Amino acid sequence: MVTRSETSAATRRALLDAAGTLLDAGGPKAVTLREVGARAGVSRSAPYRHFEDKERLLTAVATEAWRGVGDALARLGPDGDTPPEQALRLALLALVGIGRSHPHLYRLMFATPPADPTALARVAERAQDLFLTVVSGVVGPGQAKQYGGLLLAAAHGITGLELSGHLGGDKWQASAEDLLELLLGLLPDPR
Amino acid sequence: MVTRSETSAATRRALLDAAGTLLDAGGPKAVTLREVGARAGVSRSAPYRHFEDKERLLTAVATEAWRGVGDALARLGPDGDTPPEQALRLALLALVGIGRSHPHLYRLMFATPPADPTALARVAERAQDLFLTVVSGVVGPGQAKQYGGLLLAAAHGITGLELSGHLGGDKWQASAEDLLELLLGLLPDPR
DNA sequence: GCTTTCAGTTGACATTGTCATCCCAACCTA
DNA sequence: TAGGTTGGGATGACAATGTCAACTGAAAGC
Repeated sequence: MVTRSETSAATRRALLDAAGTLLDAGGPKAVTLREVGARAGVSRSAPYRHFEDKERLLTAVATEAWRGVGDALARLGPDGDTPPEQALRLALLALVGIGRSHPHLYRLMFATPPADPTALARVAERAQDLFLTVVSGVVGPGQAKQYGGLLLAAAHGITGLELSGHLGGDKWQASAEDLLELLLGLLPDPR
Repeated sequence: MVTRSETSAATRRALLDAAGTLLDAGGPKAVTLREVGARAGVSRSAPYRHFEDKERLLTAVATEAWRGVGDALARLGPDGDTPPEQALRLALLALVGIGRSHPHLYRLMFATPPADPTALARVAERAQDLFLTVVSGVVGPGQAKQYGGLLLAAAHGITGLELSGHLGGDKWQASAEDLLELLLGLLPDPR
């Protein structure tokens, strides 16, 4: 038999999937509650039983994306057999990769502050903590915090410029990969 | 006497000002054509005589912002009496400053690609060229392009993280200023 | 002086987020 | 097991909004 909580959870899942798919395909403008509901097999205002409003639905989508980033970073952790600098390189490239393959999702992830005790905040913080350990493997624990911030900002900025087309043309004559490599080369030795 | 082109130009100006004010105050959601028209003293669909649609109106607002950035960078040019590294520091801080004082405008500036021969493209390119000369004063013309891209990306990323609240908390223990300073310290000598 | 042009207005329409209300089957309790 | 309760879902309705078509009036051109 089908319990109520089962169908409810399934609907919630379907809503999140539909919202994510629509966002990926057509950007934020394509994410209408009516279409989300239709794809999830429910009606237009059914999402209100699972999310406070449209914004919270999008926040939940972003939360899942951050969780995915955290999982990916966990696989790059210091217990892996990847050398530290290579792990850091992969972590930074992963961010750029998300921006390239899911530009709208990427923008959503960095759209709104995770500065309060929400699910988004927790998941994003976990991802940042894991990133910090990766950085720590390269520049040492003492300098990890400051260089972690710089590395994250640089990768985020590179991704943002690429998404907005400001890296295009022959202006900078550098790809995202080139710029990341340049920055990695500037990092100090662990101290 | 009041010529038609005069009033037309004045209306266009008023529309741009109104849109900019609304954007600053309440974000993109607050920019409705009805309110823009009302503040400009015209009716809801008058903007369509000056801009193709709402998006083009916002693009025009972004274009003016980029022009302002270009003007600011021009005042930091090599003919000024500011030492090169200080000029670069000021240029980067200026970007962060715009993000802080006009977050919504800042996001708009980097929202859409200037990769075609529009007014936005020209103005943004001018600003980037001027930035390049500032960078050139620090690392030398030979390395200006690659480091320019990195510096712009870093400043943009720092601003983005600050706006989205990801720099908050004690996670990175570094302000935007700290991170910029850290990066400036890593730059090589002119070669 | 007459016609043309064009900025601006008004009416109308489709889309969309949101809420109030209703419905019904799963759930719980006596 | 019967009857009340609960909560997910559906539907109707509404206001806000972007956009277009038709209309108006005055400046511009002949």
